[in-house]
Amino acid sequence: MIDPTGPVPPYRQLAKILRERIRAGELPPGTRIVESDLTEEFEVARNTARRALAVLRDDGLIFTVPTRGSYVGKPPK
Amino acid sequence: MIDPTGPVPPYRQLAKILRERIRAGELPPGTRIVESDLTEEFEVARNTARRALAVLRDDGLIFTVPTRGSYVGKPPK
DNA sequence: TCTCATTTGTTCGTATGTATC
DNA sequence: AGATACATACGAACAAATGAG
Repeated sequence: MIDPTGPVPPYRQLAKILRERIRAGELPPGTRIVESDLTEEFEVARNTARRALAVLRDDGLIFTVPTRGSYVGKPPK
Repeated sequence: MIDPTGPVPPYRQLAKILRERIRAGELPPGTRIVESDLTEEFEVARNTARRALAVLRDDGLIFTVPTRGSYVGKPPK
């Protein structure tokens, strides 16, 4: 899935994949996303998975709860 | 005991120390090993102690019982 | 039965060192 | 030089299960 040799850095590739899954409804609001799951599924380092999630967070697509995980959707006010 | 500056990561150093103690009979079968004891004795983080125990578990030298601790020896079938 | 302490399991936050491009 | 990646580490917080009393 992730091509470490391409011009696009892995963390952005991963962010894109997740963004598309969210848009497609494959990851509906409320879905929990765990960093360690991403490292396994996409074979990237935790840092890389975190950076990808940071992108989605900046996009407002997910929110993260320390010690719990990240969730698809808008952060509860 | 543990040298955090060396080329060998602390979790492997700790795994080695424990492995040797087991082999030497200093930690006979049935001996209970608690993560928090390791963090104190070797001054490592709990996660580091856990990683060391994971190594020993993979080696089949110990088994772990959730909420109870790890024990030297083969897991009860 | 209930409550409490203990202990492992899980997970994020953050930092560092090394390597690669 | 800078951005990126991986491995590792420490810290913190919370969940869940067990066992003692």
